[in-house]
Amino acid sequence: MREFLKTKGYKMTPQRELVFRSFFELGEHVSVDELFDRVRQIDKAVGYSTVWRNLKLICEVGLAREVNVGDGVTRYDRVTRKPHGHFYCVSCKSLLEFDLNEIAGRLAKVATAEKFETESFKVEIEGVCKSCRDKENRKTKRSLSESPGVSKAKLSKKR
Amino acid sequence: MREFLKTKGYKMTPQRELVFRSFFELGEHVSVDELFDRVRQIDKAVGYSTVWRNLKLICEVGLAREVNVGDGVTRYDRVTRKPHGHFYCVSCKSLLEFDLNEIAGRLAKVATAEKFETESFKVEIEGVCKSCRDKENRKTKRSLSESPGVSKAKLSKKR
DNA sequence: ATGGATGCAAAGCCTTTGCAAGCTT
DNA sequence: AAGCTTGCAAAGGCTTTGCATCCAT
Repeated sequence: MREFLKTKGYKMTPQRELVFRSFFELGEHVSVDELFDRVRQIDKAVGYSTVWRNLKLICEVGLAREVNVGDGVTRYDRVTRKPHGHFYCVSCKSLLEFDLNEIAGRLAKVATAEKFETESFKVEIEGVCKSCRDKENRKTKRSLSESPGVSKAKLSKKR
Repeated sequence: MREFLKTKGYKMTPQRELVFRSFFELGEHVSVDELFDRVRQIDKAVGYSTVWRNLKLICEVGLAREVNVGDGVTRYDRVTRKPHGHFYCVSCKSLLEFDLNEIAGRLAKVATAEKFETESFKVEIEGVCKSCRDKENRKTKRSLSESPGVSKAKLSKKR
């Protein structure tokens, strides 16, 4: 890794190593904040911008890419894994993955047809996951009009 | 339209009508700012938040949905048109559409398999469109190192 | 030594909201 | 009259950047 970065003109530092390591440990759809928290658990002296800049760096060297689900924060996803799409549950805000190998082929075909040079693609499905649906059903059965608007939970976004 | 909104408890106002009308005239992937500009061309007294809130309202009543390409602003897309994906050209920042009817079917299958209740889905391909690729090729041929970093245009985001 | 890296604080930007005043119904 | 809407300004929330200092090479 150190060597890899050196070839690109970057230096290795303890903070950078920690950020990289933490990112690859977490690995899936992390936000800057989440990564920051993780890093801080190990070294309380690391600054937010250091985490941010290194996360960007990870993207720049092609090891991660940004993904945008509808929750207002940019998330970062490893690229080393095989293509996958995301289920985003609007109720519990969880992110599930699904395989994209079939669909990827079709997308490639479409892109080719349009003379478009693909760098990356994203496939996202928004909806309600099974467990949330079950939960809602149970709740509805219990009381049909208990309190208004309980269906939309809100994602906590504290830093 | 007025009747439709009334059934949902909303009133019609001149501003609202203007925002709705403008949105449906523009129609494709508009941002709040763009819609705001358009509205302002007709009535300089309309406030930004009015446009914003009415755009949200359009989404709420199911006439539009948010789309996120990688340019940092939320865009809004009519839902009345048939399912389509987006090509996002990272060079010229343009957004092209492509048909999704084949892929939509497959996505539905995947969702069903995962017991996931789909509300909507997004398919986005990022890359370089034909005309930008041609442009870059020509430029490269003309001068291999004229000035650094001319390839990435920047989307104007002034309000 | 040197140029990249770090931390802190401060900007930037877009998105939301509080509130008083104005309009639909 | 009652309540939704509007406009303005201000607050939020996440993302970026300026800068002096520090550190890897």
